[in-house]
This record gives sequence, C-alpha cells and structure tokens, in this order.
Amino acid sequence: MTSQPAEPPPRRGRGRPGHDQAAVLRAAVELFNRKGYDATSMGDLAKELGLTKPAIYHHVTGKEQLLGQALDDALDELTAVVTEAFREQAGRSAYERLREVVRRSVEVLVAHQPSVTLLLRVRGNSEVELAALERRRWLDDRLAALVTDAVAEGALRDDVPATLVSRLLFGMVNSLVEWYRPDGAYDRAMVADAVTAIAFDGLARHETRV
Amino acid sequence: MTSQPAEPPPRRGRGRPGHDQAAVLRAAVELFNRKGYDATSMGDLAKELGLTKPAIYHHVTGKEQLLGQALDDALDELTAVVTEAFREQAGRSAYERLREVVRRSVEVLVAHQPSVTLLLRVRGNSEVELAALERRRWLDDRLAALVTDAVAEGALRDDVPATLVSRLLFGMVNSLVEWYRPDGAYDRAMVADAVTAIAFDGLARHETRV
DNA sequence: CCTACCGATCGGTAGG
DNA sequence: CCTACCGATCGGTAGG
Repeated sequence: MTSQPAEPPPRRGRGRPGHDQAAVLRAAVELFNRKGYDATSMGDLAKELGLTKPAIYHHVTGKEQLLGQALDDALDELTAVVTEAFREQAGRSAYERLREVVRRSVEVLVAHQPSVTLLLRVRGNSEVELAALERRRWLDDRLAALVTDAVAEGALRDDVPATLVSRLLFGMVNSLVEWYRPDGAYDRAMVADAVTAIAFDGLARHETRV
Repeated sequence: MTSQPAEPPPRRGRGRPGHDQAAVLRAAVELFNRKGYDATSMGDLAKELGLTKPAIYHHVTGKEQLLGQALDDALDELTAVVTEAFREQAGRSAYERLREVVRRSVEVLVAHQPSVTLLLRVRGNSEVELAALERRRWLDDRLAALVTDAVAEGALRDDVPATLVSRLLFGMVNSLVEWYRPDGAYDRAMVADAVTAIAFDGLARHETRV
C-alpha cells in the first residue's frame, strides 16, 4: 500500500461535469431499488453516472455508506412524523393523532419514495441494516401504541387486536412504495385522501357514517 | 441439453440422511427470504443442509431453478384463487367474489408464505424473474377488473379510482408476508377475518353498518 | 454400474 | 478522474 493524500478539494472549471456526493447517492438509490442492493455493482453505478468505477470512490467511501445514507434519510423523515404526533399534538385524541400520522406518513412515502422503499426491503444483512431495523422497530412500536390508545378511546373497532390493526394499517400505507410514481396519475393529496378514507371507513359503500 | 431420467426413488437404509429435492427447496426459500436471494450463496445453503456445496447439485440443477420453483408455487396458488373467482363463481356478484378472493388470498399467503414472500420481492433481474413478473401482472390486472366491477355494481365506494382501491386493498393483503408467522399469536382464520373486516368496513367504529 | 457424496478447483466478477 | 490491479468469493463442475 502506498500512502495517499486524502480528498483533494473539488476543482471547478476543469475536468468532467463534476458529480457531487448527492448526485451519486441519488443514482445509487435508484439502482438499488430497480435491481436490488446486492444485485447492483459499483460498476453498474459508474456506468449510470458516466464514470469509471474507481472514480466513484472520489465521492463516497463505499457501497454500504450509500445505503446507510438513504436509510437515514427515510428514518429521519418517518421519525419526525411520529415524534410530532406525540409531542406537538398532545392535546388531541389518539384517533385524531393517528389519522394525522397516516396522512403525514403517506406524504413522506411519496416525497421520499426511493429511500423509504430501500428501508422497507432491509433484511439485516450488515451492521448498517441492523441499525436501520432497530430504528424502524422503534417507529413500529410507537405506531402500535397509538393504535392501542385509539382503540382504548373507543374510536377504533375492538373486535380485532390493536397490534394486528396497526400492522395491516401501515402495511397498506407502506405498500404505496411498490407502485407510486410521482409522474403517475395520482397526486400526493389524492393518494393521502384515498388511504385515509379506505383505512378508516372501509371500501364498502355504507348507508350511514359517523 | 441432455435427456435425463426423472427423479429416482429415494433409497432407504444406505447412504446419508437422504435430502430430497423438496427439502433442498424448502431450505433455499427460507434462506432467500431471510437474507435475500443475491445475498444467499450456494455455500450458505449447503451449510444449512449439512452438505457440501457440490452435493446440492445432485438434487437441483442450480440456484435459479430453486427460485423459479418457489415463484411457480406461489403463482400457481394465486392463479387458482383468481381463476376460481371468475369461473366457478360466475353467478355471484362482483362484490361477493371480491370478498372471497381477498379471503382466499389471505389463506394462500399464510399457507405459502415463504414462496409468496419471494414473489413479492422479485425485481426482474433474470429471465426467471421476468417470467414471474409477467404472471403476476396478469393476476393484478384480473384483480383490478374485479374491483372495477364491484364499483360499477354500486357495492364499493366510487370516490376513489378503482385501480387505486385495488392497489391499496391488495397492498394490505400482501403486507401479511412481512410479519405473519404460522407459530405466532394469530391463526389463519383470525387474520382472514381481520383483513376482510378492516378492508371492507374500515377500522373506525361505525354506529351503523350495511 | 448405481447412489450419494467429497476435496479441490474451474472461469469470472465482486468491492475496493 | 483513469489504468491497472488486489484478496475473496461467487455459482457451478471436474475426477474419484
């Protein structure tokens, strides 16, 4: 091994277009989602960016760092939604807070779809993935607690266990990442309305609603 | 390709424990789900079975064949559910057929959870995966058509586009594979009831139901 | 000659 | 940012 100067500052006005770290991350996340993390090689990423493989390592320290940054992005956004529901909405009923969490979660899913998609596919194959799973578990526990509170208030049906309700509700919300496309037929607000309506009122036509 | 005698009967009383093709497949699917297909090596599978890697090739022709068999299993089961809804239930309303499809889908998901989980994670990275995606798309189209019919009957709400309803409904159903465990707290019928109740009637408590 | 394997290694490619 | 490579490991197969 030869010693090597660490990270020269990015030159302007010379050399190639100048991809920055964010552009590499965006392209990486797009590929990770399209082909899967393991099936994506750093060579694939280089080709996508019009660089050589070694050139990527000028911008990022490695493949797993790219994954970690994407997972942190998704987790930070979702954590903000959940934290807010408990902190800033303390005066409202659990039912109202749950509706708000569902709506805001949908908005995060569509606004940060690529990184959230990666998060939902994490299997725990590395330290980075295990750390993400731990944060995700914390979120799931908070959401389940909110559902339990809403059932206890009498706002939600009590003929199904609250943990099961929570899993199915957020299973539906999370399924958005499988098909939602920002340039598709449905805009953000429309999807949020549809999810909230179907989740809380069901998809059957009712004669009377409360 | 060379012609080949199909499946010799398993010998008893001599040689090693005698893993058969089905046992290798079961172990492979379990590993594919736990670690991901690409992250699972044939060496991992060999270790799990207590064999050497070359020994696996006595039972199966390769890694991708294992994936293909699992995907076919899931697709065959789901295709049967959908086909039956159109063929054997022609006299019933679309709404009734849709409810039945949801219930039967839940049952297939929990009975064939490992292979269905693999199916839902396919990205199209190979011929085997592309073929599976094509069959899956056929299923999704049939299900969407059934939802459209149920809306046209007036049985389902018409304030949300039918394609969106279909995606959210089966997104919830499919999310089962993320957490359902056969040895867990919920049995098959309980989960099927919960999904159907929440999907069609919603999770809010209503004063009146139709 | 069969089966059920083993120790060793093939040609290629991964991340770095 | 490239050419030239590394240690390791991949899926799959050789002879015995």
